[in-house]
Amino acid sequence: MPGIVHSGRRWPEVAGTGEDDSVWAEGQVRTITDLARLAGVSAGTVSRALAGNTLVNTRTRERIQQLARTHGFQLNQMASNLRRQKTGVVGVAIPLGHDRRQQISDGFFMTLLGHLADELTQRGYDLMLRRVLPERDEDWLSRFSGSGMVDGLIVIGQSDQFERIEAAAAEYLPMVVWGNHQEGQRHCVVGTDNRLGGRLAAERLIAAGATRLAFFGDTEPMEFAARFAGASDVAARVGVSILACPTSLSVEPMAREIAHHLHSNAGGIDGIFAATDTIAVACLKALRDTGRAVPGQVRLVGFDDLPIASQTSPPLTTIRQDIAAGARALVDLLMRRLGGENTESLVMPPRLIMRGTA
Amino acid sequence: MPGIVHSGRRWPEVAGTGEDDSVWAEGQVRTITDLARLAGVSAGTVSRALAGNTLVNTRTRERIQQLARTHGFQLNQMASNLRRQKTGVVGVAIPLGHDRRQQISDGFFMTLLGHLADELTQRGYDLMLRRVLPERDEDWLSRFSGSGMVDGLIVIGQSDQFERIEAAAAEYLPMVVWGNHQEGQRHCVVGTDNRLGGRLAAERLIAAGATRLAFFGDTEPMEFAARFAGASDVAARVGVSILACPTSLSVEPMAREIAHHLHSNAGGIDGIFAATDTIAVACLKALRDTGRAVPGQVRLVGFDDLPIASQTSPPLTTIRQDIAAGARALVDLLMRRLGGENTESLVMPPRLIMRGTA
DNA sequence: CCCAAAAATGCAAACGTTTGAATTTTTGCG
DNA sequence: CGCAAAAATTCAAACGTTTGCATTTTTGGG
Repeated sequence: MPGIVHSGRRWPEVAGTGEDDSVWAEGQVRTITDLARLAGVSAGTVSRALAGNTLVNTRTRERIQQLARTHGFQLNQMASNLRRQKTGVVGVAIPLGHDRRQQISDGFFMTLLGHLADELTQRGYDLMLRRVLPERDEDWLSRFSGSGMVDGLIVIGQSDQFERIEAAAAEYLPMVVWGNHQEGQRHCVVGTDNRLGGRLAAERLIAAGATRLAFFGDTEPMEFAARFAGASDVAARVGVSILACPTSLSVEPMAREIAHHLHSNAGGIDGIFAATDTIAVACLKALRDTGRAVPGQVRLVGFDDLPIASQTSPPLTTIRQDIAAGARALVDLLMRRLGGENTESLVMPPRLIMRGTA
Repeated sequence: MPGIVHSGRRWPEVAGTGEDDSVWAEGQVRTITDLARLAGVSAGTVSRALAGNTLVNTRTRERIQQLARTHGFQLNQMASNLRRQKTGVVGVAIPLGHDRRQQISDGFFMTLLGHLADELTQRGYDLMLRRVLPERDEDWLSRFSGSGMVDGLIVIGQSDQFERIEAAAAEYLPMVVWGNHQEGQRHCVVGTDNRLGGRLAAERLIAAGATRLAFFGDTEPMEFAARFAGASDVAARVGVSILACPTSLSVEPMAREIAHHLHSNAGGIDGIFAATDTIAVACLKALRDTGRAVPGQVRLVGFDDLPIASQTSPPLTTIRQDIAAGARALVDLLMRRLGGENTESLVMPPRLIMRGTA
């Protein structure tokens, strides 16, 4: 460590002649202390000046800010965070329960993530993304919330982690979850009324003339289960059948499974409710490949209303989730929770978008 | 909000005998010092024990680790990071140059991001995502790299920021960029040989019988410019025409623009090279809507080979970029740069995937 | 010109962890 | 049992900011 050097105080206008003896890059102004020495004031003053604190004299403040700019000074966030006990970072966790692969690149998650990034950025927060495999990591949630790296948490999708999330919510306030709402649950969730969505889908299929329904999708995850339940409600009421056809979200298996279902229930299906637009698109292709007309012979309704939905032919009839609004709500609620408020869950209404497939 | 409840303090094994006077939750073991007091050793020993350092006695080490587990102790990463001068976080920046909206939810970016998340997680790094609007924020790059919040940076897409990235690369080693490679550039880039890809596409279109080509896409971004250039190479060599049809990546304008181009060049196009699968899908729909047969009247080749490419009908002939390999390379190179190495760029070969549209 | 009030700045103690060096305890060997 | 070497532990100084409080400087009214 070099000894303390007493350099004559020089100000910015004057030619840069400062004696620099640090180990770091020549003349680099790295710390607030470097800057303070350069400006001939104390570190505290620099800190306040950079923060725009009016406690420091306007002239001094501007001089320091100018100095910081010309020397490309960057505040060390780690140190700042440690001292202030907040990070300006929101964690986004994506638990990959069953369907580990591909889920993250599923159109829905990605669109939601994009909107979240927007919303958070706009509010001055950074986004830390973490994919977690719950079966490998028992306490992924507390590890994330307790890491000290994030001020709050957004969890995208409950996957099969409902209980763990419930438990975490008891101790950790600043957390909001995208997913399905269950009577009396403790954690704050934002999501679509999936059951209602399922009802809308089934009603449309039936109105379009279907009498033997099928649900394509995994019925394990809560959201999907609710969609299926909604469709079943209607089927039961109206007295038509509905067949559950488990379908994974990964690209390769999905196509195989769909082909299989269609083959083994050849004549028995004239209305398909796909758990997801992604699945719906694959169904559409499979139906076309096997020569069944849509919506002539088979009616098809998707879920999500992703950009692709309008790009197929015929374009997809689907149940829309307002993803942008969802993202906004997630962030809004999280901000309020960061402020100490204990917010309520928000269940948004789905909407039937009629296009060409039903 | 319920008031603070004073519950009798209970400790797991030993009866609670420590004087705890913190403001924090009762009995909470928050800091390493708390844990040290509990274990009857010094903070230093606890730190080493948790790190699995063999300097500390095996019995002591295990006892401390056990204690940490039962009390749900979480190391404060901020403090740790500050002291160790590294964060275990890699920043991922997505500059949104021209086509601000939607770009992030474009299938390509998202798929790449998913793979990056995987690779980084596997290597024990976290991912900090930041979308930047270069025109609003002059020095988005140095702000990110100098924030002290990340150990390294991955930039997805050069957008129109080539120069700024070049400049940053001169001073900041741990940065890798996804994008196009230019002769003699300084920054380390990973990407596909877009020009070659363009050539492959044009060759296929011509082989399929097209004689009047069109390129659908924005030719401003470097990657797209190179794709167009490659196609132009071939067109010039063979002596067929190629028309540039500027098309944005955002969903709504895209459809409008495509319809417009198709309409005003009605009979003049019999082979389309789309800058992106997303654009190709939209073209396919537009062509179908206007009653032109694909590939009968118009041949179509996309770029990327996204999951949707195989889901259209007919399925899309396209130029594949190996996104997974790209992500792996990005992370590999970054890791080596984090180790001080000055790595070379990597240009990967594209591959023609023949399907049904050309 | 004096002096109290106001304004500006400096000082030093945090924030929670890591780690070299110093110190204490244990081990092993003659 | 003594004593050096090895093993285990403690001590204290960082890491770079922020901020309450103390101190200095400036201001303005008499």
